[in-house]
Amino acid sequence: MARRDENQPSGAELRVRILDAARELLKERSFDALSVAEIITAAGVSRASFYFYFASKQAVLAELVRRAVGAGHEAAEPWVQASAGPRETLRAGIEGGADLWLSNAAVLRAIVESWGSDPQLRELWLALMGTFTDATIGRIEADRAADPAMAARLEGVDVPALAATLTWTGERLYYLAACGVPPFDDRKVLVDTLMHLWLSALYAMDS
Amino acid sequence: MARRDENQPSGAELRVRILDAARELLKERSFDALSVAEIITAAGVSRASFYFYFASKQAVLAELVRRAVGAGHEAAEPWVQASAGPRETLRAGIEGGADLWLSNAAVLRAIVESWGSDPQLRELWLALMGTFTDATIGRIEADRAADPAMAARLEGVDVPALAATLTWTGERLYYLAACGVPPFDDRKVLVDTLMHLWLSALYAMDS
DNA sequence: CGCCGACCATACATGCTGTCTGGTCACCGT
DNA sequence: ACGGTGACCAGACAGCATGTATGGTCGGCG
Repeated sequence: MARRDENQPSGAELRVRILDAARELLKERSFDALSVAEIITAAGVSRASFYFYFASKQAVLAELVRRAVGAGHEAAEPWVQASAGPRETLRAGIEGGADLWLSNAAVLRAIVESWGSDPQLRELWLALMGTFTDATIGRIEADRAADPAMAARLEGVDVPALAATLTWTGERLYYLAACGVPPFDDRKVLVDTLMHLWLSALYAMDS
Repeated sequence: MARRDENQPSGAELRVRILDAARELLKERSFDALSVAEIITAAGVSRASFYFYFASKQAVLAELVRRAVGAGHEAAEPWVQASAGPRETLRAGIEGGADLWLSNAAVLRAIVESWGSDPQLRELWLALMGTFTDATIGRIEADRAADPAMAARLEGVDVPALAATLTWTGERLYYLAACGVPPFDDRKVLVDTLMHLWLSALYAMDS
């Protein structure tokens, strides 16, 4: 039968309605407490149409995450291009991450809680964390090449592992903030603490 | 047809059978892919008995976690009592955490993946992280009082937030290791990276 | 005009949860 | 010896979820 995956904007309007409805519902219910029935009711779409456009509700979430993070990818751009000093670009990157999470809290929270139990979501999330880790590695290597003191400090350190650690720490803290878990629900505390961690781990700087 | 194996009057023996069966099954299936039917089949227990001892499978997991972490709590004891230098006790604590996760990987993985969607598990896990955070705060304050250089370095730092961050970073890395996500599936990499992070964030030491 | 693709309503098979009923056994006090 | 009680079992049940299948409606386009 007809397969029109990526139709033009005028094309698959129902697909967008489903995505929008799911995103709105995620602000109220957790992902696993969300049923397909609720989504199609909110979207005003039939069950058959839902399963025509998406293989499962996990596929809907995957699409929402791709859209959310795609928009936020540029936010971390300045950090990877070592155009300015580490402190300024680092803070910009951390603030960018906080903004990304703030404006997509429900969707990101959902995938963080679900990637452990769905292969498709797992692959997506690990890949996303991988791109952030790679960007961090690139930045560290660039700074290390330009700064002998930093090079000496990172002697014997597994940089990819450290970059991955910092990336995952960010994931966790942003997630806890989105959940309202103190003290990370206070944005200033969150950003300052991440700053301290990155600066001390990489540059031996105080915050 | 009903028989109650000629076992000794071990109070609630079925309860233990259920817990053991669930723990074994968690090594093969993820928690949410695990059904009550499977647990009671493996435990050789009726459905009614299951719901007599536990309100839900979440309650089983909560009990398993309490037992696992209860045994591991002593592992972190040396760290909280500042009996030796930070580097040695810190490494002992981190290794202890790795051991705890290694010997209870399935159970801990299950709760990490599930506390976001169950109030009871959430409260339990947040409380556990809280106790680790509190222990860390205590140790930091003790070291800070004894070491003027460290006190100066931590000037203006939100110590509780930093302690919580280090605790949650541990949670995340141990979890990723239990999931087999590289590079944390390599125990040496995991421990060394955590060491570097803690030492640089708290003591400005290289690893 | 008639076909076809997009869409809908509904029903279905399956699986899981949590509750309920009714029954079997062992033990314990009288 | 008898009847009660507690521990346990098998199985049925209602409710809800998912993913698929069936059949029908509507509008545009060749």
